[in-house]
Amino acid sequence: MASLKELAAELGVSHTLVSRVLNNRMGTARVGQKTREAILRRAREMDYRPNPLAVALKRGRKGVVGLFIHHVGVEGSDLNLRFLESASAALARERLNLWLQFFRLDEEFLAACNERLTHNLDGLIIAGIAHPALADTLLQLESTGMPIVCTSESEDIPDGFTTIRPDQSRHNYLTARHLLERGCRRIAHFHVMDQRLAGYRQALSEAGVSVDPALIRYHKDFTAEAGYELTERLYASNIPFDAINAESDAHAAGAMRYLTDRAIPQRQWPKITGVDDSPIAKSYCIVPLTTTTSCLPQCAELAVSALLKKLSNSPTESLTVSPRLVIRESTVAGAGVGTS
Amino acid sequence: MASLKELAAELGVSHTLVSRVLNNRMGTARVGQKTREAILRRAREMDYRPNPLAVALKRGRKGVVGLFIHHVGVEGSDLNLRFLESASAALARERLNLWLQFFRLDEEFLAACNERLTHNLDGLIIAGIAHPALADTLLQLESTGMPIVCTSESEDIPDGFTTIRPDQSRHNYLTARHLLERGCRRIAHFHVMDQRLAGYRQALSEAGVSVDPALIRYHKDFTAEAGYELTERLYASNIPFDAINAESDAHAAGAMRYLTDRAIPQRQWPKITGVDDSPIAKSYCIVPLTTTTSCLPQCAELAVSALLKKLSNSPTESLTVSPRLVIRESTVAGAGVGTS
DNA sequence: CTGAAAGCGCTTACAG
DNA sequence: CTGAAAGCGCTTACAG
Repeated sequence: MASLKELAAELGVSHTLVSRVLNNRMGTARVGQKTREAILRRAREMDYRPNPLAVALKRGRKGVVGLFIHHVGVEGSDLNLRFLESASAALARERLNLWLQFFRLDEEFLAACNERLTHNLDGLIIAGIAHPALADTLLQLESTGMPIVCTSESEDIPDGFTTIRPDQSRHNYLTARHLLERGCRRIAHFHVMDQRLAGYRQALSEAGVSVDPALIRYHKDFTAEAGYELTERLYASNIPFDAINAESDAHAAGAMRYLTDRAIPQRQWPKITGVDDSPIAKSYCIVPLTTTTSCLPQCAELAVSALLKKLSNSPTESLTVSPRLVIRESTVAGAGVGTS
Repeated sequence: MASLKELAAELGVSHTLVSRVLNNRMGTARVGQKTREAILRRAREMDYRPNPLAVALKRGRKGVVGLFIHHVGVEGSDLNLRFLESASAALARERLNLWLQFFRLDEEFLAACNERLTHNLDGLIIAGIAHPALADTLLQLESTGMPIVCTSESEDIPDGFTTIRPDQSRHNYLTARHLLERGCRRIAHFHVMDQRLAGYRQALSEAGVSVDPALIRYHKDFTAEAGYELTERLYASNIPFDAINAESDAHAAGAMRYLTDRAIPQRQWPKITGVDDSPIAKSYCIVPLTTTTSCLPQCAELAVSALLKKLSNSPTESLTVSPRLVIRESTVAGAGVGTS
């Protein structure tokens, strides 16, 4: 509760001097060693903290960063929460407050942009851009001086932004390579996102295993239902396979549900891998799932750093974050017969 | 970007007058009808918005509400996220920024209290208090003038706080009553929280069904693993039962996993109910789960309203929110034999 | 070596 | 009917 003035009065100096000493910004001014130490000591004793409001007002800052989150994650995945937790901790360290907005619809997003954006925020972290039209609005906004950093799991962020994103191809590169190392040669791939498929292809190519197009199964969703359907069709097609390299943990969970429904004994299951290391992988898959870590927490940290750089007019660059492999039972057990 | 001064200059009046007209706080002052209208019109045209920083500084407010969340939810439940989403929307409506903190350890919580609390926040919304010692710290804090509103799923909030909480007994009252209506008479209950057990007891008592203590199974966790274990022991005990009235969706998911592992045909499954209507219930239970809605989103809204009341020194009272029943397949199918 | 003054954008007693 | 002035808590050119 102590103010600069009170502190100065106690010490018998001007609040001007106290401010300069505490901020270590003497400018043209000097200060005696003794006075300096007295100021620092007393400030500590009184647990003095500058009123962030006054500081921000003076500096022309708002002290608030907007965090705009597009609600695109599969339900039951805690990705959004993990991202948020990491972002809020990083911002708190910098004493920045949060203006949190969740979006499902583009209109909600645009409304928030118009209403609030240019006025009360120092900068903006965007998690996911659902629609290209939004990108134009944002680019325009950034050109007026609002610092923006984007982050996204999907490929929805166009060029022109500072973007922190996971290396998507690495996810399925790592899991596919792992399956190959475990001896699988007929690896089915559940495909949603092009980059993840590319990772799968790369792993096979490096191992000298040819890609059978019949093993690549497209679905628009990352859901458990999608995984269930794709598995069902895979068995129906009677193509031999010994592993499922899915693009999400939910896919994998769906695949396991199908296998269970069909009463296929677990020792005959194909090896299965997911992506994201979500709670689904650990607790809600019938067999604990081999998967890759989500990069989102790290992306959040890096996005905050990048935004801070922008705020101080330092140059920033877009970055890519790499996942790691997490090995569990789903690629250990199972004989990998995989035909019905 | 327009300031009060610019607006006043354009209109040829003092910024004082503009402020008073826009805030509709004339005090002893008067204003001519024409001037008044001119001010309002021009403000709208220029899309004038007061700088919230300056307003807060002047008013002695911070413009920031702390949202402290104890990380106690079961993984894979999106309760925390739903709570957060609801709370942030409600705060945004009031133009309040957020100081978001997640906690796992008491020390983290206490550190945040000391470091930041009294200085930079207008008020505090606490979601869950993990340890009674924290409550003392908070009560002391509130006695120094920091408005606090608590919210919690568990029974961890002591008296003395304004608390918005779900009616816990209602959860298992509703699900147990539903099971009774479906003809179940030997209803096992997976017990973690006393109030939920009380709801179960009440439903049975109202239906004139006596409670068999052997059917009440305690576990410390709400996890799927807990549900699995309890189901396993229930079958091992050879006691007849026709339904499982769990205290969480995860419990129910675990129970279904056990039934699946034991290869018990679904038509022989007991009827099963959960609590929370989480994604687990819809997508990750082997059979879609009958459950009750979580009250947390509504609690968040009410907590924000209560905090606003406190900020304006209006009286507030603690409130209870009631869940609703959501009926799905898990209480429709199944013959309910339930002995191994 | 140190301080008085201006100013960030507001609100609100007070004076006319 | 309207405005000049003080002040919220800071920072920073500027003057001594």
